[in-house]
Amino acid sequence: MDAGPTTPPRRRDAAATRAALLNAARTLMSQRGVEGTSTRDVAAEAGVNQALVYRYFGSKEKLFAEAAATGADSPDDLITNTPLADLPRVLLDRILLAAEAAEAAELSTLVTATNDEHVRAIMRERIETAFSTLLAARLDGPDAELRAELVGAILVGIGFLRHKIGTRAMSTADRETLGVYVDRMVAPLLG
Amino acid sequence: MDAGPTTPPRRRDAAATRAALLNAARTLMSQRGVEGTSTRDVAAEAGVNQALVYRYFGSKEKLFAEAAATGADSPDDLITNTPLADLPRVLLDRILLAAEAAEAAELSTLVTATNDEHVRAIMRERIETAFSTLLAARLDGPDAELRAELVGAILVGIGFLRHKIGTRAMSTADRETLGVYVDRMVAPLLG
DNA sequence: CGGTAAAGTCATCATTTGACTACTTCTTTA
DNA sequence: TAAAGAAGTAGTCAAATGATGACTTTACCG
Repeated sequence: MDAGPTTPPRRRDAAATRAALLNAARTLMSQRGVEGTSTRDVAAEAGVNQALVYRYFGSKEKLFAEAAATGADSPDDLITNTPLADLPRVLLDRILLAAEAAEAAELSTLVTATNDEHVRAIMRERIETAFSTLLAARLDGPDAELRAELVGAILVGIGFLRHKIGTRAMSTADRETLGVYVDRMVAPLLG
Repeated sequence: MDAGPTTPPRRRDAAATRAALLNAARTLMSQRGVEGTSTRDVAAEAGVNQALVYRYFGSKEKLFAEAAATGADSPDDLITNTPLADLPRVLLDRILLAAEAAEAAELSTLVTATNDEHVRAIMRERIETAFSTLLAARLDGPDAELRAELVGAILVGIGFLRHKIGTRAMSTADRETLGVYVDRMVAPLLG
């Protein structure tokens, strides 16, 4: 467990504290929303003093903005590089795994906590980059941008029903079955 | 303007006040979420004294629960009676009109304000009734329930991107164009 | 009328919350 | 090892919020 010269074993670690706050913010924000989460909640979840939110982020809003902006690694690479035919499954897998992953910072989850103007703007930008821009660029034919956003809409809707609302069939469906139907729905858009 | 015997022209009207509070609650809740809306906000929007929230509903939570439960007229009739082939368009129209309608109590809008456990449960029940039960009953073949919920997922996703996030193409797309693609996506599920 | 109950108002309480500051403790380094 | 600065703590303030109860106004009925 030698930390090496680049990572001295500090008991007080600003970077680690910052990261803990960001993780806690993402977790709670995706569960309860921005307004429903206090800085004290976040600090408690991170196991850290509440005042440190202000030391490291300046304000609650900036904390949540950074949490939203740096959450999941963006799907941009996937969308750019995955063969179109495989894309529905690959993106679906991301959505399905989002909840199981402790971070819970996936678009589909985070997006549901978005009653805050600033967080909403960040989400819009991420979605537009991934779908309206990158995916649309790979589509031929008319209405490429709209068709790309419809692919996003399906994924958001599935994530929403499965992780947030928890409807019967959607919550229990396995990856394979869901994949078959998502393929069929998305195919006419990519075609 | 004779109010008649059944509707005495009272300057003080409990029923009207109650209704005004419910409407205001729906409007603000769908915009800012439950936690982001105070009882004072609701009372002000309704043009009514804040204490009346407690006279008529007992608590903020009960006000929002009733607002969520009694909001939009449910799409159950549409889902039961519309020819399957027309259903995508008909449901899409409901989603598109939701934002323009002042009430803004449509599932697609309300659903996005749902970080409250109770409201979420109500939403789940409404969605399951409409899709997992009523629509599923009209579908042949395997996975009827899941396929029905996928129809719901598309609509929720579209409503979300259009009304809440406001992505470029989705916000500006006209009913006709959108209808074409929604038809193509939903067809494999209904078939 | 005049009394009564419903409808509505007002002031206020106890908490919570975002934010800030003064202070203590640890870690590094000269 | 001692100085200095970074990391962390504790306490507190002002505003906002859910909730309540005492009070006033209005409408109706005998």
